[in-house]
Amino acid sequence: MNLSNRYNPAETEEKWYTYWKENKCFRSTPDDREPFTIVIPPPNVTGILHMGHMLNNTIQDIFIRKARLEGKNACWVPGTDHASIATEAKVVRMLREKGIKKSDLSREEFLEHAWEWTHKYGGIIFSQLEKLGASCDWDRAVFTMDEQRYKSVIKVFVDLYKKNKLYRDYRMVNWDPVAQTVLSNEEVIYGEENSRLYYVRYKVEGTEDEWVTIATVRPETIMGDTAVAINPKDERFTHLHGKRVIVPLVERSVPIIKYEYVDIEFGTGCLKVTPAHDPNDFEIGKRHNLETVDVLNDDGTMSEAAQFFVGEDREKARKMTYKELEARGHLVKVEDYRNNVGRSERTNAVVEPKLSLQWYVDMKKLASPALDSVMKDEIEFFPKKYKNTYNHWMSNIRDWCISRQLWWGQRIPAYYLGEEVFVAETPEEALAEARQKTGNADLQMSDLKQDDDVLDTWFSSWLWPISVFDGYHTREELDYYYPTNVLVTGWDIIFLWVARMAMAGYEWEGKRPFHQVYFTGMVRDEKGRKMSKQLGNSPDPLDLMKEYGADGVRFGMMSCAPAGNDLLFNISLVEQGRNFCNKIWNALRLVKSWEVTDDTPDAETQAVHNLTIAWFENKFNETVAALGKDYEQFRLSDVVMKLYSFIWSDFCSWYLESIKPPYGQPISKATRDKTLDFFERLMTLLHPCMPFITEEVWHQLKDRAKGEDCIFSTYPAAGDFDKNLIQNFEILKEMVTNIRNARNKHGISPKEALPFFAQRSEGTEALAGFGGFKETVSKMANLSSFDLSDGEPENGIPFMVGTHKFYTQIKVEIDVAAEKEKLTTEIKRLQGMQTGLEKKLSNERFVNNAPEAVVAKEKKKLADTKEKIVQLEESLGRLG
RNA sequence: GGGUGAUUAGCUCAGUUGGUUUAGAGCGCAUGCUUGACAGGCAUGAGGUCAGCAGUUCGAAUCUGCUAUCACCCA
Repeated sequence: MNLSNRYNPAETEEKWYTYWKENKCFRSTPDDREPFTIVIPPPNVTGILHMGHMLNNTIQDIFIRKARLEGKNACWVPGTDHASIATEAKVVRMLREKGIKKSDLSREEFLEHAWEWTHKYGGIIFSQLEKLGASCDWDRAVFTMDEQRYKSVIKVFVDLYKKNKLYRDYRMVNWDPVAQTVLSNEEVIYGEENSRLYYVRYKVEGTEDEWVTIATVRPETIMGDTAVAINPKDERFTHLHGKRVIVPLVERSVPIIKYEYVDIEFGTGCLKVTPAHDPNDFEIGKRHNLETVDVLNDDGTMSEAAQFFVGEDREKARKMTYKELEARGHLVKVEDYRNNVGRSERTNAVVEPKLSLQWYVDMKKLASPALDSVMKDEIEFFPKKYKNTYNHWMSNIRDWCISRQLWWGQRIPAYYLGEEVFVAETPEEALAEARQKTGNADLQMSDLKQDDDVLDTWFSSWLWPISVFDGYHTREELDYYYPTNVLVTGWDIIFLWVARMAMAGYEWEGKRPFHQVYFTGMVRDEKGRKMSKQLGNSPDPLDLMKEYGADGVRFGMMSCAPAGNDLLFNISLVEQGRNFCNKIWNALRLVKSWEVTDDTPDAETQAVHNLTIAWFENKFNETVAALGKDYEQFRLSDVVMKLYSFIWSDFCSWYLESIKPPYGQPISKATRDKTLDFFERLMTLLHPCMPFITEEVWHQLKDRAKGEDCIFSTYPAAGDFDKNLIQNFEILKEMVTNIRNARNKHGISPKEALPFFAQRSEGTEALAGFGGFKETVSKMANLSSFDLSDGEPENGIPFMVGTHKFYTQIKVEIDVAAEKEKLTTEIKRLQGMQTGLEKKLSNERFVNNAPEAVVAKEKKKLADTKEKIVQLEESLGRLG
């Protein structure tokens, strides 16, 4: 044997991933088996692995590997999305560093740079997923901008337009001044921020010294004011009805208008109205026919229309406006204030309300089947609580703005001829339509102008479960793999992605895209903060895996990931995972170190082996059944913890210790072989969670034929188990622990064998007669004898397991007073319990209403308690 | 403003449609250990009025209501 006493994950993980990959172990093609399909939530093409990915992909890998072990055709489709805003921003920055301005490039030139960038950084996250052990079918890797996916998106756009489920409209949108594009509502993240509330006075027109004061957090938009609104019920301002005020700085005369939604309590009760820069003001403006003065450029600087601070950024302009207002005597006061600020999910820029013409999907026309299926559990959500969230959003759904003012993405297939628009999959089709519509056969391609904008990235992602199988063009794979089995994703993208996929599934396939959705929690740091690059509170997953091994990290992630709750990432759990690997490794070393003999062992040893093997076989079956239930309910932290304690405690501390031969002595071949079988089955059970070490140990245990790998072994079926046998072994364990405790307390070395007695009773006679029981207790607790006794033996230190009384014989001075006190306390506690039980059992309503089994149990409890009290009182009496 | 969830050991969390004598686990803590696989280990132990109050019930950590604190989602 030549195995290091420390497990080395780096070497093993590298070796086995290469082996699996080279042998196409993750490959899936349609066949006769039942499929089990997962589509990966596509990470950004230029993204790198973070802790959220680790969690999410470990879970997916567990499901896929388990399905594979169960003989299903497991297919995990990997892919990336093009993340139009984020990627375009990165490419623009990279170009700027090289001294190239985006505005100097043509669309085609820019896209060349973007593709170059994509090819350079696009594969990084895949290789990182490999480190984690992800068993994706890499031959299937797809990208939202590759040819088939691009075509699918265009096809879908045209289809929706033809079905009148997509339209173009001019309205107030969320504008990202950094990316210079519109955002959908779901891409704006609101949060409370510190800002300041400025009180500014406007002079009433035609008066010398009469003013109205408004309060605003955005003084720089004053130049865009076209009215001041007051609540008609506000008696403070009745005298102002019908008057006008002069907007400061720009000296514009604007009307005072009556508007019942003005909050009398807020600020001064007077509201400045800026229709170009606030959605509510826009509505007021429409109703009162107000002028719209847009004081901002697309990049967030002040426009010519502002007249003041033209070209200055809005933040800087705010300060300049403040100074100017103060200088001219318009500033009344400034207060600190907390308000809700929307920021771009991708650039973190403060989002600007802006009027513009964009494309929208009419969501009301798509929502209904997708909502019903979730409410009826046709698509099943885990945890269930997300059904409410989903229901609320779907029932109040708003149209989806899908156009983006970017170049990196699928260009909108809309072609304009003056006011007319033609939507078609190709320019040729658009031209043909245009010719037909206008009756002008001479119309040329150059007469049509294609829309400059591209589509939202989510407009690619929502097709994912269909488009990864190229389902918009061919049926073969889709018919086999669709609907997919389970989608694993964070709850934060339930609207952005999950809901829309459900809609797309019903719209184009008439079927749910997945049977189940498992929402994972968010990974947070010890302080409960979401892990992010900005905060710098996220460990680098690659460093983690390097230090603790992928298996260790997987273990750590899963053991702190209860179903659907957010998890506080704790490095000590990863350490525990690494230690677990080491434990398994050393168990392997032990088993491999044994010399084997064909000789039959002595009767005692044989009895120990027989009982221990029988117990473990039954315990194994019990555990497999329990694991099955946990998997069904997505209780993966329970799965991992059960496997941990089953292997560490039951297998290593009890099973192996029990059958282990004394140093230098051989073990019988039958027992050794049985042990290898158990070990092998344990590795299969654990394989989904910790694939690398299990594959390694699997191969170390036995000589394997080519292709006989753990990844393709057979997941054990849950067999029957003998509860009584398991229960008796639990008593055995408790006895051993008690004996060890007695040794510990009295400073007796584990090497010194001790005499032991069981107080004769029906129960202890049965135990002593139970095959191998005495022998196994004797071995585990190092006893010199195990006898039944009718009275209390001399120097016997008593303990009880259930109602059974035992004595470890130790020749030591006993602290009589302390023992007496301990016994008295225990008797008192039991007497309290007895009283409670008697009261319960004399309550007719309990006896009549409770199920028979429960009543019987309580009766047994009472009898046992009484018995225990008798035994303890006897011991107490003996102490004098 | 509307909604969801949480509150259990020093810390992080389980507790599976209300009934397992004493509410579990890991980490941490304490004591002892060159125990011939493993100190990344072994053995043993100490830690809890299940946030508070009221109710339903024969029986509540578990169900209901209210209160407090916290987190998140939507507008």
